Amino acid sequence: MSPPSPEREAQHPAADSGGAPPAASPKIAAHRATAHREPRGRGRRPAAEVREDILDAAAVLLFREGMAGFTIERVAAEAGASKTTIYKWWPSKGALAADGYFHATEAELEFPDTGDIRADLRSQLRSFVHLITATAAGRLIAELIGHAQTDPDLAAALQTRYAGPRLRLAVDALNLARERGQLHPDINPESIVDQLWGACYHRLLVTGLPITEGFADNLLANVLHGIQDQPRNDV
Amino acid sequence: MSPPSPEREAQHPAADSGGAPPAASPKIAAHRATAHREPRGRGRRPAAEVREDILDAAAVLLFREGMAGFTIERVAAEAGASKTTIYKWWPSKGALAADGYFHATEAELEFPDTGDIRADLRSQLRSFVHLITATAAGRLIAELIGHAQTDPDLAAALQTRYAGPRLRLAVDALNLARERGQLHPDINPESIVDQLWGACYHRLLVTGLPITEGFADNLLANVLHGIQDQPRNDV
Amino acid sequence: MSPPSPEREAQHPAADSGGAPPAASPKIAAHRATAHREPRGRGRRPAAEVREDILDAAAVLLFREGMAGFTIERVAAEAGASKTTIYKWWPSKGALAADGYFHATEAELEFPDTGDIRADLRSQLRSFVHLITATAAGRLIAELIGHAQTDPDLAAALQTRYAGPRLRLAVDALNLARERGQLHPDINPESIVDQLWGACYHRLLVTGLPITEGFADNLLANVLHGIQDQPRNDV
Amino acid sequence: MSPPSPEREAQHPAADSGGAPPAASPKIAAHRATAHREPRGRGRRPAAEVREDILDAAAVLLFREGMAGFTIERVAAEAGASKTTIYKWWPSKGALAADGYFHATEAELEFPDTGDIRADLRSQLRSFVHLITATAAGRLIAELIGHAQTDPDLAAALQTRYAGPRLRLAVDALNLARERGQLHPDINPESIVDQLWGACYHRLLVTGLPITEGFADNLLANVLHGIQDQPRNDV
DNA sequence: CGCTAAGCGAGACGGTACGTCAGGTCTTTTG
DNA sequence: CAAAAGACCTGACGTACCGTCTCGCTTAGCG
Repeated sequence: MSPPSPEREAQHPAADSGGAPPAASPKIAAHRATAHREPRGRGRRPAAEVREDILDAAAVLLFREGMAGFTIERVAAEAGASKTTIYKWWPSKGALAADGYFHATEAELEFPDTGDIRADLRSQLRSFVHLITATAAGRLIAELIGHAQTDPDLAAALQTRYAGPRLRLAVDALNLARERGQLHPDINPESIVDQLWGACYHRLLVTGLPITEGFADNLLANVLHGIQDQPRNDV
Repeated sequence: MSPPSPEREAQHPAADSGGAPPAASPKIAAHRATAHREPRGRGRRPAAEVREDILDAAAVLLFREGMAGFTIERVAAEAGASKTTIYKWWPSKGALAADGYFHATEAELEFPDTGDIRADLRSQLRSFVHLITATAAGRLIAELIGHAQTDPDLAAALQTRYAGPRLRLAVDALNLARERGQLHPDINPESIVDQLWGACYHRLLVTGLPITEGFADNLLANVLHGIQDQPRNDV
Repeated sequence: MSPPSPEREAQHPAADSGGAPPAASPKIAAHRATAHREPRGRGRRPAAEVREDILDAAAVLLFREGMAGFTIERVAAEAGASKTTIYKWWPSKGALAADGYFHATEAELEFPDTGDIRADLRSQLRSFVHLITATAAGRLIAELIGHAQTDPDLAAALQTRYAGPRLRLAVDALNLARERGQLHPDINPESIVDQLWGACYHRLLVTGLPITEGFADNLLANVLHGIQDQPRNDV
Repeated sequence: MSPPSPEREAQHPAADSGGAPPAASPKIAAHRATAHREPRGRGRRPAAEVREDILDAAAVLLFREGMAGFTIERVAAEAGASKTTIYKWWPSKGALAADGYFHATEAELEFPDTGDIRADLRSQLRSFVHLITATAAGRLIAELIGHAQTDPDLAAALQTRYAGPRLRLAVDALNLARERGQLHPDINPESIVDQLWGACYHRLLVTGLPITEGFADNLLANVLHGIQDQPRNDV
């Protein structure tokens, strides 16, 4: 699930190390700075405008305090919206959190195919490692996935809008490589994604072991060449 | 993280299919049947007895309703204990849930070494797949891990008492196999655990894709022989 | 205040017993049966038609659920009108309720003067007792008066369209009787109305004691002859 | 119903005119001034103390804003209590308002029997007139009775603790007078109360006509001597 | 063996958030 | 272009749990 990282920060490995932190969406700050608090009576406001305010506030709150402290009540207060309106559009706190996250990050997914599947996987995996270790998104994604275990709405949103698309990109890349003869014809691409990105999530969510670029390289080596003691080509 | 499954039911692959469902701790039902509801005044009761009642009630509630609906208030009510007592011993709802879970399952961990690392991994992995797909423990573990993302107490408990021990067993087995020359000397055992059990958790927690024995075998094949298109020995 | 009862069903005492139940306005049911629910876009509709629908809906709702459950929102929904329209014509929920009540009951007030003030008062008073004890109007009037204590619009409407006219009729009758020499020349007619109808309201609104025809007769006897121990003519 | 006035202000007619306004319970202000706001953690507080705070706050709010603006939420806020606590003890807003009113006024009822029923009734009635016209209690009682029309809890409280006791006192006095031969043996004391105090309530709640001492005297004269044109003793 | 104090059960307390409902006010859309 | 439609914010509702704390008791443990 979710190979190509959200936020997108670096395509070629070299640029990875100095990647700028994605920050909780600069556009949010800008928007709120200009269009903030001009009390305008109690009547109707354009739906789109309200929706924007709510999502902005949700994102800000989410990045500021995480899922703990993320409350429909507080989102409403900070958005200058009413709870009623929020409940009209989002079925649960989780659904709102998901929308808020996506609204703030709006990752343009890419999984460039250079022809060298090993290099491409390495690049994507390292980007992902950077995202979940060096930016606020890491803890946030963990908390969203955590909450999704008891919030079906959030689970659905994450699978549809987050995990699904990223999985698809990686699977496509793997299939292409297989067709080029770079990978064994019997492979199951989804499983490989599970063994690369899933291994990272395992450390993020369960064991808490450190997630480094070396770790990512190691995962890749294992799955490419196997771990049995036999002649390898390279690493 | 957690290779040998809790509950442990079958060591050799053949026995897996007919494994008895682990059931939510028969000892609980027995205990509660006998020692249920004889109102006994408000004075002091032996700490051990009270503690037992609380853990039993926690486990029952946990298996009956999952983490949603698992409330300190309700545990107290069903245990005939007071909230004060619970707060005296457990720092958070998550800590209590973890203790309740372990109290009910009390897995005796084993990772038998037959000398054939491939068969041993296969057996252990299949047992784990069975646990998280065919028993109530699957959803429950997912919910516990989910809550652990925002509850440090629960996270600590899970890592210390659940993930840690299971990871250690598997790592030990892998190290043994390496020393026997069955695995490449450069391998990192923890990474391999991430790529086998972690891949299953990925599907359980994130993508929701099906987790089957075939999937487990596939994971194992990938990591043993690699996925690059080159001559393999066997599968 | 309100001597001559709304709905009015029987003028001469004898007919009282067999009075038909006033029913919550048959004309309403008829109207709603025909003009029900043909969604017709959002544009303009003849004001009169909309107004009629609203009043009908208000009356139906009022008689069905009382002032609790009587809501501008629900009236709008059941009338197929919008809240805007209602707020344009009625200043408050109470004003609408009052209008709805009068729309449904449309009492033709009468206080026939037979020349015998004692018989006339007795007849009117008994009719009023019947109205507030044997029909739905009793509870409703109580609730309207109740709400009027905190809703100036409703209070004004009730005094202008309900209490005022009825008070006037009774006062006129009493003045006529005084001019005929049947009553003491120093009397204050308004006070007498307070002591006859007001006494009934006291039981309806405050003490909850039973309101019977015997009670009405007793009120009349007291006020006609006094309660001091002295020779009376008759009762 | 409720002949002897709450707050009790004057027994003999002469003192009536200069009666001091009963003020919204001086003891409240005193209490709140001294024992206000020493934050003491979140745990339990003596029930009696909390109850006192709540009733004080309720009374203050009630006298300050009337039933409109009287909200459980605001009482809780001003009392420094929690809504939960209030809902634990009072079934509805009306019940709390009633308790708050009685807590603040704590009228010591008296209906002194001088042997002259006419003088006693006159005194009591004038006191009542003063109460409902010259003090804040008038509007408040009206609003409480108003709300009682749709709040059974409030209705019960008013009848039990307000209307009932006052009715009883007056009825007893009337019965005594009857036994002394001052009143006709056939009278129904409850009806007479309805015709004296009830007539005042009628003006207060329904017609809005002015309630003066002259009006009270007139009510008394009517009911004592009757209104038919016949020789009277005096007025 | 009797007294004391440790410590549990009970449950009320101040809070926070929930999800709902109605009141009024305003913009948009339609006839 | 006027009026109906309907979405908006506000504020209160009544409920559920949280974590804290007071109280009444019982029983264990000390004298």
